Amino acid sequence: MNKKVVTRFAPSPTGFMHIGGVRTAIFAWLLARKNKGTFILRIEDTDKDREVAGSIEHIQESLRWLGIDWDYGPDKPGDFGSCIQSKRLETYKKAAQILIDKGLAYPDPYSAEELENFHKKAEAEKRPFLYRDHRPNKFEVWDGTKPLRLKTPEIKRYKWHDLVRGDLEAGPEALDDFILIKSDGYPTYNFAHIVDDEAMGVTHVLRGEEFISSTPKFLSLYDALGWRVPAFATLPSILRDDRTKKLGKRDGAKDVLEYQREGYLAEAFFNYLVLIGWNPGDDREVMSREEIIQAFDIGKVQKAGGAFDEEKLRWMNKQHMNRLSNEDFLAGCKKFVPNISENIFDRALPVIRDRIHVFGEVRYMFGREGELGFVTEMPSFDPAKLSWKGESLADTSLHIKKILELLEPIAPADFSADQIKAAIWPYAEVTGKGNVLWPMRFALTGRDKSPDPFICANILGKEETLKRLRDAVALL
RNA sequence: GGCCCUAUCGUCUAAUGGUUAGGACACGGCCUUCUCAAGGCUGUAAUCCGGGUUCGAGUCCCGGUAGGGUCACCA
Repeated sequence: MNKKVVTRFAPSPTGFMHIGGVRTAIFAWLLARKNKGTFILRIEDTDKDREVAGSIEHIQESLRWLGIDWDYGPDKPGDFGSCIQSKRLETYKKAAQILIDKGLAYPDPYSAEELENFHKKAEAEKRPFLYRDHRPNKFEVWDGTKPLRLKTPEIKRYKWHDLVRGDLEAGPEALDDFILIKSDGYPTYNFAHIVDDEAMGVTHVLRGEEFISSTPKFLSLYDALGWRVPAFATLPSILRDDRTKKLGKRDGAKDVLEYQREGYLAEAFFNYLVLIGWNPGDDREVMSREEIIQAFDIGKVQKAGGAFDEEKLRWMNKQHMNRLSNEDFLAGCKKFVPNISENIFDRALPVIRDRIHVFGEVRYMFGREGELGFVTEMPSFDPAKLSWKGESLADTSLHIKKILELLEPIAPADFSADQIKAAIWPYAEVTGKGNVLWPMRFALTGRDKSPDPFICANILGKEETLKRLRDAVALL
């Protein structure tokens, strides 16, 4: 009989959510959803100096965008109380009292200067500093004004199992009498997260590898409290694209909502991120959120860190955009170019669907240099460029006049790319495709690069197409 | 420095001890109506090094090397 899986994502509200944080949230959420368990969003705001206003809302907004829902969170307390640590101070005090009563917690009697001297001395002697070397023989009564430390119950080698890394262990050097409650009354992360995980029934703790080396300390605290130890899963880091370092804010790790603003699909972003450090065990890469939940297996998570590759994210986004209906695709585009007329948009849609990887790019398509820029603005150009590879200007002029002749009879309502092509194609085939198609396209767009001439004509409409062709003839 | 972790194409990754070491991104080539994209096909490209175990090692063991993490009244 397996106990219900309970996981949590526990960020501190110190600014925006970056890629690494979100990926941790995704894995914890997937493990819970895969097992029909519970996912908790807990806010670890025990360092009031580092707190950034608005972070809690921002974190929630980021997770909501990605479709990561929580069963308990800052807005949804549980039987265990609030999911915001600063509102749970009584819980930590109670746990601290248990340790004090057992003789396993004591107030730190030293001043900051004394402590600093201990550090210096250890450094001078070239040995690692351990607070427990200075543990007082007799514990004072804790009045709440001094830091409260754990009396490490047993100095020994700890071994434990990690769902990702396998069997891990560390020697007694990793153990020390760490601080449980700071002199300002707030608990440390080391203490608070364990108390909360117990109170909230967390069964699986997923976090980054920076916590591996403090795991023995956590284990000693579980021992001291006599609590059960949850399963641990250490996630690999997301690296900078040069692979030298963990991706951090200084390296351009963006606010995840920045990707939303650029027009990435949440499902694509989620899909790409989950593939850094995990795979479904087969060749599938483009997957829906539902497919990913089905396939998710914490045992298939990588041990080594992986680099974040924005190129592949773009590709992934395009794959997900391809799956969208025209209506949804159009809605995604319109946010970025609200002033383009509905008609043009509908006709240009196939071209746009082909070319952009991210919705935000639709802005550049209609810009001066963009591939659809000709729709809104016909640039001036050198008439000589109307000729295809050495064809004379006189012949080019004839070709364009012929095109005008061929297009004239088509009714404006029938002015589709197929109809236009059908009208022009036979002539182009006998005359030389380049000789006809290049000048036609150039006369319509005034630029070297664009979609094919039939589509361009269709997008412009009959009236504008004929006008531009006549203008070109006039130049020759 | 102590302790700990990691190591397959440039990148993300696959491979019950037996495969020509597979896929994807990127890159190159070709094709697909003129250009540019998109798409299709295709090519280049990897088991960090050295020992051992084994008929056989990317896979197991040992030792190096390289990279990373951590040693806070931060999380």
